[in-house]
Amino acid sequence: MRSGERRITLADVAAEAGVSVALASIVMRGAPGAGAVTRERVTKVAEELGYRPDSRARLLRSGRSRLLGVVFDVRHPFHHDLLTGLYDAAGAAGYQLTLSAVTPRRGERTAIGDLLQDRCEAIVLFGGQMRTSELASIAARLPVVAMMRSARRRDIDVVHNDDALGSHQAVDHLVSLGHRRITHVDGGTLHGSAERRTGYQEAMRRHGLADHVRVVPGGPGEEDGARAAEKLLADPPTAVTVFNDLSATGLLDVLRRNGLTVPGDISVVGYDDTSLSRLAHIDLTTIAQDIDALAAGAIDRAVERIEGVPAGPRAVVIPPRLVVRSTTGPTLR
Amino acid sequence: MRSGERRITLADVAAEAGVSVALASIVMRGAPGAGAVTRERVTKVAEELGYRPDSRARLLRSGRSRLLGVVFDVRHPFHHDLLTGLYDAAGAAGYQLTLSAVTPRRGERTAIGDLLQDRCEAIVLFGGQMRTSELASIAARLPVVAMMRSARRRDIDVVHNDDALGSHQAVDHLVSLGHRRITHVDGGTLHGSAERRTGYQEAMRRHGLADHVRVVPGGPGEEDGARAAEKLLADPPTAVTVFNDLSATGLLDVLRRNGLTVPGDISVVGYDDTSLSRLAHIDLTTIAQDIDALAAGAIDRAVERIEGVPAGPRAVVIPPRLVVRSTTGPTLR
DNA sequence: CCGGAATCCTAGAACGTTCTAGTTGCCGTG
DNA sequence: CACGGCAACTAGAACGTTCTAGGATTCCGG
Repeated sequence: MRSGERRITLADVAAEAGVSVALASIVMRGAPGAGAVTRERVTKVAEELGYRPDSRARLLRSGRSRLLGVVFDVRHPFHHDLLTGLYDAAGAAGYQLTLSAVTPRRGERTAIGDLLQDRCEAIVLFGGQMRTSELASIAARLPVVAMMRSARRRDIDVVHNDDALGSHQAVDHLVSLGHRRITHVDGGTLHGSAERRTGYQEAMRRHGLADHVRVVPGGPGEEDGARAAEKLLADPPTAVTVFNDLSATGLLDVLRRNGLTVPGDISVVGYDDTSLSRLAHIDLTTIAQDIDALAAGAIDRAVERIEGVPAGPRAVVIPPRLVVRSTTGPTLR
Repeated sequence: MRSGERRITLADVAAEAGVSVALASIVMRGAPGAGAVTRERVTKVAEELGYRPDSRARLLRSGRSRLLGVVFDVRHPFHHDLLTGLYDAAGAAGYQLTLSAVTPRRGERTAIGDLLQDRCEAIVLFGGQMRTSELASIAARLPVVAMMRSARRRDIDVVHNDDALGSHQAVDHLVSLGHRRITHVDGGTLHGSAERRTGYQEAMRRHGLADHVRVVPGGPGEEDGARAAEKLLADPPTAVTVFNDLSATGLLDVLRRNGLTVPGDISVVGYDDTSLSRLAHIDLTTIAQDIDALAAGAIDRAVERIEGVPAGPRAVVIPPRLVVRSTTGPTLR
């Protein structure tokens, strides 16, 4: 409708309030150097006209954008939880977020490319498949913080959950319930998968259960968990730690269809504490990542790089915590 | 690392290639008015220097941003599916998307406010609780397309699924399986809820089943479905149509815990075809919204408003389709 | 009544692009 | 040879803001 009309600019506000553009700018920014009366009048006029600062022009001039680019994957439920935390942490640090999504038909490269044009001051990357070397070429231009993945380079900060510790917590919990024959369903080549697997192995050894170590190939999807469950059926252990919640869901389904009760015959622990695991009929014991700590860590690293403080740890590792629900119980065998 | 260095600008490219800034601009935009040789040389130099156009400056000057703002809710799985479709549709129309998320601690007003500063040319809103009058005040500034909600105003375009038709499809399907005692679990005050409810009622009447019309209060959450199921247990119908998939999941859980088999004793139809409904152990018969059609419709409306063509329908209503899975079957009673 | 500081305000450049209105050089034509 | 037309290119303004440098005005001590 009124989209044909010209946008209200600072010049309009200044003219209406009878001051210079520069002064109007001072008032709008809340910068010192304007009288109280004028300040109030300009503010009022701006309000009346419905003035909205043009962030592009502002950034163009001031050089700084106070904008952090975030690349997330629409398919990954955990990314959405993380976004919530990231908005809070960024706001607290005085930064805005600009989002770029990876979708089944829109790759990481496209998502990052869009962000680069947007003049954000750093990029926060959620997971992804991009090679570290490729990441490095972006890091040469602006700070890159990679979350939930590894990247062994001095110029890339990494913030992630302590996957090994999470596996330890899962195994400790199961052992405390009396389990000894505990199997791990693997995540394949995904980020975090190797750490969760070796964490499981270490924990088993620590409990003197080296003989019971058993790793079954799996993956991130429901069908991966289902396939793993079928392999387990021939000789089922009393407990399983699974790479993630979704895979655990698939596993649970197949186990139950084959007459096993959970947690009577077999206990199951997932990973991530996604909303799926919280559903009443799933009610999965799982390892929860500390979303707020992850988000705060990422923002912290990004801001430190932006503001040129090269101190602090290159990698931030956040301890997860065990969430006990109804898929784990004392062993009956 | 190199973040302290100045960003590469068009002036750098122009200087390096030995041409004017204006000509470099022409080449970068692919606009006519440059010789083939020069064109190639400038392109090569830009590549070498790693030049990235500054979208802010570009927009500032050219007035048009070719940017569409999207407000989505991180908690709503369906929104993520829709984002995928929207990126495609926007790309095809030559527009970029800028995302602003609603989170548990970040309201719609904030999300929209950020978008207004970003100079996008229209706003696409996913659902939300905002009052139509408030929406109208935004629509006075720039085109607003509301998806999955209603808004009876000439200045707001609306794109949504045909909720009534979806309910008809659900009822038709159940009737064709021999069901007569079909109950509807309501969505409360949410957008689409009233349409789905009256659609159910109409369909029942159309099949001469007016006497069997029964609506149980529910809501969007799993616990709402569970509560509704408990109410149904005293006198269970042979089939239920539920407001959405998540609610249906809660309902299914309670029904099964109370010894009812699905679809043996009772058939259940959800709504939305979320990834949840596709899980092997849920495998819910549901009504799928046509994501690509919804996305294309939204982009189409937005672009038409932006480009000042006031033709076309104000509201775009997309027919859904039934997806039969394992929670519906012939009635045995 | 003068000098100096503090307070409030303004003019004008700058940011990196695009756009308008040219200028230049060359070729073909009458 | 003058001239129009075209292709290739350029100078400089413009977009809406912020920032730097400085101009009034007032107040106060000496």
